[in-house]
Amino acid sequence: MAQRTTIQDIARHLGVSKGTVSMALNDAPGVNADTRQRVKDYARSVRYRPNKLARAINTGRSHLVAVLLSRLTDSFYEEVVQGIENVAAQRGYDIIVSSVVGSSANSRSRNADELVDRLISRQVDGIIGSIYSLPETAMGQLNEAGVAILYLGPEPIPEEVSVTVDNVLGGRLAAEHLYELGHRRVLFVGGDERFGFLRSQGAGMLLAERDGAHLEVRVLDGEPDMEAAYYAMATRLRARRDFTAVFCASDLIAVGVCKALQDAGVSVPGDVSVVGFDDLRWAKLITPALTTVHQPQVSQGEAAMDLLVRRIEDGSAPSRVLTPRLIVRDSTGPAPGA
Amino acid sequence: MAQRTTIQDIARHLGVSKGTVSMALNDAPGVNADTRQRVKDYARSVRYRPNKLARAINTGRSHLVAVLLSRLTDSFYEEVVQGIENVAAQRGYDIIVSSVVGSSANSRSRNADELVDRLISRQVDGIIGSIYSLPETAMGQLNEAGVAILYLGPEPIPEEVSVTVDNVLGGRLAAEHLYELGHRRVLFVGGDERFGFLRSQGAGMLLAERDGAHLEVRVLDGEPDMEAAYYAMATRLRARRDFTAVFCASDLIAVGVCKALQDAGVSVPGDVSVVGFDDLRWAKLITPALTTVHQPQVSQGEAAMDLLVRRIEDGSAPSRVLTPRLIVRDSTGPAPGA
DNA sequence: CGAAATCCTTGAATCGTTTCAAATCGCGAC
DNA sequence: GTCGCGATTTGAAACGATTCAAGGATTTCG
Repeated sequence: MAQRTTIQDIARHLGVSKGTVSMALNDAPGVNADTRQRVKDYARSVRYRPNKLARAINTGRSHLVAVLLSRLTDSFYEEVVQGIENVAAQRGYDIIVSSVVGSSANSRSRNADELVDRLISRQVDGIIGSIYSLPETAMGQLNEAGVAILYLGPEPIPEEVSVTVDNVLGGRLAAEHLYELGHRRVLFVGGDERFGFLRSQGAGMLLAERDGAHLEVRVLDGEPDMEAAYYAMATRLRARRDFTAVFCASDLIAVGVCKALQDAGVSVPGDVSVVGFDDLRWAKLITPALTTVHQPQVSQGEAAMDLLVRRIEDGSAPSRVLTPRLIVRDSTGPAPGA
Repeated sequence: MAQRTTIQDIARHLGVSKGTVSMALNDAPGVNADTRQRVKDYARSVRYRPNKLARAINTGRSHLVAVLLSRLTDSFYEEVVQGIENVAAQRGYDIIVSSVVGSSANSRSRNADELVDRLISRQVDGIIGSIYSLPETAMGQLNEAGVAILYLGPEPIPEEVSVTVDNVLGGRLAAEHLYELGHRRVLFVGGDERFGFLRSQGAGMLLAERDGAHLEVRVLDGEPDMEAAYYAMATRLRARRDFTAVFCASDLIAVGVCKALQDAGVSVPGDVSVVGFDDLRWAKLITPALTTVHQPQVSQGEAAMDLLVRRIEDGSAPSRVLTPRLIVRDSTGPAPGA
């Protein structure tokens, strides 16, 4: 394997000092225009590639940021990562991705400790993390080590830089759509984390403002996944079908809900309309194609990286709240008998 | 932001030299057992975290590998990345992810050049890339720079280390399943890249071995996506429906095919059975739940990272071919009238 | 013509490690 | 008491950059 060309080689070949070469290449002032050109030309001709490690070691900036997620294979965050990557590439940063896994709280925190060590060892300039991906102590350590932090989560955190989507508004949009289709009794199905709470709150608020409408909130126990949703819906149906629409805290939940309805012989959207949340890539592929609240995932990633870079380079940045949008597809229709 | 503790600090505090501390911490021979323990204890007590940049700069190993994909948001590769990450974390490596985008061949290659520069600048030890993600010249440059390369792709490449899934076998599995359900005239729908070719070949071979069976191959023009599949299927249906089963080169294609069939009033699997390929996460969510050839994506990632590490550390490693598996769900059934 | 100002360039120090030849130490053997 | 030897430790030289005080060369101005 060929030895890489270093700044030293260029200096020697051109008969100037390392310092001059460095300044010339970095467009630092105080270098003769002619010299600078000679250095740049030669550097280009030998395809000189600066060693970022060496640079990072004494500028203190690695131009490396980490993206921390609880699972890498979360359909939602994949698009976010794409957005992050877009901006990173353009601003000269690279991103390393890591998942924080662990079943027990214990192993979770041990893994988190190791992860923090790894990140600090690498001298990352910043991290983008969902709030729940790392325990608070870990975040504290990163902070202490001078690592900029950008939060992704359900709602802005005071004193911290974050990018969020307006979940309350999302809930309102869903509820408004259902109300206008004539639905008056709506069921909300979701987990008990803050995401679901805010979404149900938005829907509840809107319906409360309208006449004769009502939102029943049904909170899922445990992981808010498809299976939990299926079970909850099936159970609820056995009791009584006194609603004409279901608003789900996520698309995954919506799929479970739809299956339960269909298995019970309830037609979607003929008898009951269903609205999801997220607009995951496959939401349009299922039958019926899901009406859902779209989150601008790529934009979320782009905004996050943009703010993180500003935070790293300028020291501060404002948080941002993005706006969700309702996508009407085939899982919602007029309330029966309306 | 607090100054990080360095090896220097430890040396000063313990009254020994930097060299000793370094050797003690790295379990290098030639250090008194007692001294070593004192160093380690103190290091732990101040939560010393070695600076990997500094280390990398003179060992020549960054313990950083890059994963290159054409799009990060390819449902298929997301799981692969998860597998890569699992092994990486365990072996002390970090992974940086990058996408190689670009519409025109021109911009693609310019982007690729930039990417290569970035990777070499970071001194990555190796890369995992789908064959089509980087032009050959780029791979050459990386090779020259001493970067280990591991290929992911449709089939093994002579002289290179790769991890692949046996696509021919996958095709056979799908065809065999259909044959046993009584299907004799099968339509294959797929793109013209090597992936699709091998899969159709497998299916074709199997059916040729059986009596009275036939595979018609229909190649999609352009990107082999859902829309192309829908269009192709709709067109083909308008001509003649002389097949009872469709084998699709991917799950995405299968979705398009199902939609086209359903829109034409053809029941799946009542009139026509459909088999996909990949087993993407949402394959079980759609209606009907898709029968498909499962690729062990996480294992693929794990195998890839494992081999890459061996390649980096021991200099060589064997390629691996993984085995696909048929997952029977609801989109296939007995051939009508069989 | 000399002093001052301006512009470039140099060379050394630094960043946090690893690596390794040379120095030091302790100890048993003669 | 000295020599030799193995076990430790030291200190300096890398690694590939950046940064910056100091010096050299040229120009400008009185």
